[in-house]
Amino acid sequence: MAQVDYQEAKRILLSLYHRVSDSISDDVEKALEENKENLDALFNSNTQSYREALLGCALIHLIDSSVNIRLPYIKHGEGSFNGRSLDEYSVNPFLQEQLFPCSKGPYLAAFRRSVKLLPETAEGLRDKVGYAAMLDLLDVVENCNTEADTENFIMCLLQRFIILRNASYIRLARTGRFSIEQYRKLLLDLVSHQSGGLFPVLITIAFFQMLSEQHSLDWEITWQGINVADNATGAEGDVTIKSNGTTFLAIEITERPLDQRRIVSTFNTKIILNDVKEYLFIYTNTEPDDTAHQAAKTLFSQGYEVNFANIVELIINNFLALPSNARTIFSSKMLVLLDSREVPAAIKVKWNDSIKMVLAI
DNA sequence: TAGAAGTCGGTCGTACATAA
DNA sequence: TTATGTACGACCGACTTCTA
Repeated sequence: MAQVDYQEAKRILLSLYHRVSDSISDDVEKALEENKENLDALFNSNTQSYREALLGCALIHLIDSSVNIRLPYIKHGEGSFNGRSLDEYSVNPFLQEQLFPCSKGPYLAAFRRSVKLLPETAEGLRDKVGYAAMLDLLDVVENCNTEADTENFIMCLLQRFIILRNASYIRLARTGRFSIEQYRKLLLDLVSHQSGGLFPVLITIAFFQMLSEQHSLDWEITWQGINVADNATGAEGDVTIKSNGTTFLAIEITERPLDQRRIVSTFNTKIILNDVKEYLFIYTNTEPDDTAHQAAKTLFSQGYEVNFANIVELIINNFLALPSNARTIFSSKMLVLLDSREVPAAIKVKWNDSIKMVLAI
């Protein structure tokens, strides 16, 4: 197994990044041209893991050319390396710090379970074209016989990461002075979009942040990521609101139908475990059915308040009762949340489209 | 020998693809 | 059109190895 100084590996990446940022040498231009087809497939792939893992493979080849870059788990024995550690301590921190669009680690996402970077691994991967391009580019790395060749190839990858980063920055459209009716249209359009639950969560957070600021409250509003397993984090809800360190409201935001089964499940896994007295289900589409209301009634008799609210109605009704600057605050909170690197580009594009749609009416 | 660090499999939630 | 399966992205924690 190769012994790697991960800090040094990260410094190497940074140094090559600075070199390619300053100017693109003829050799790097040549590498970009020769591998254009595979680089296009790799950097157009929805699976970020391929390009990130490839960068790690090229880096380890530069550090120790005796390493078999197809064996990124030390369990594979002679010649293998720890791809995941190299990624977690060198490659991924570098990509994050330089604001490149990237995952949190390819070896816990697309690649796992002692993967070998061989053609047979393609079975089971979604983007086979992207993976095939990665394999072709691994051939190129293996055929880099000098340090300079490998460095040029890494700089060629970094140049494509720079292009990717430039393309990923999306300037967000401002709402300007929207009427309540325009906000209704905007919200309806956003929550009807398939965002994996992200829009409803962001809208809810912005709404409660607006209430807190509007009324000068000491609310501490926390939330968790969309794809975070609730049980794992022990979170009380998707959004939690505390005052003086005590949770007074936990919110579950859902696009799925609400029925008794869902209420009981949430009660058992979140409400009772955290002793949350007030729980709010915010839904986007389907009204909670009768069994859900019956379950809430039963829980009320046991001392737990469980309520339901349609996300658009909740916000619009509050706008009606608040001064117009509340809408401005809500809008600015939305823009801050959307501008986060965690928010996918597709969501930002949808926001801009929705703003355009409302303005066009 | 105990605590720290390294390694990697388990599991959850969502989006998307495919079959019925 | 609906149901089911799969891939991906995320975090947790068990187990192993290292080190003082």
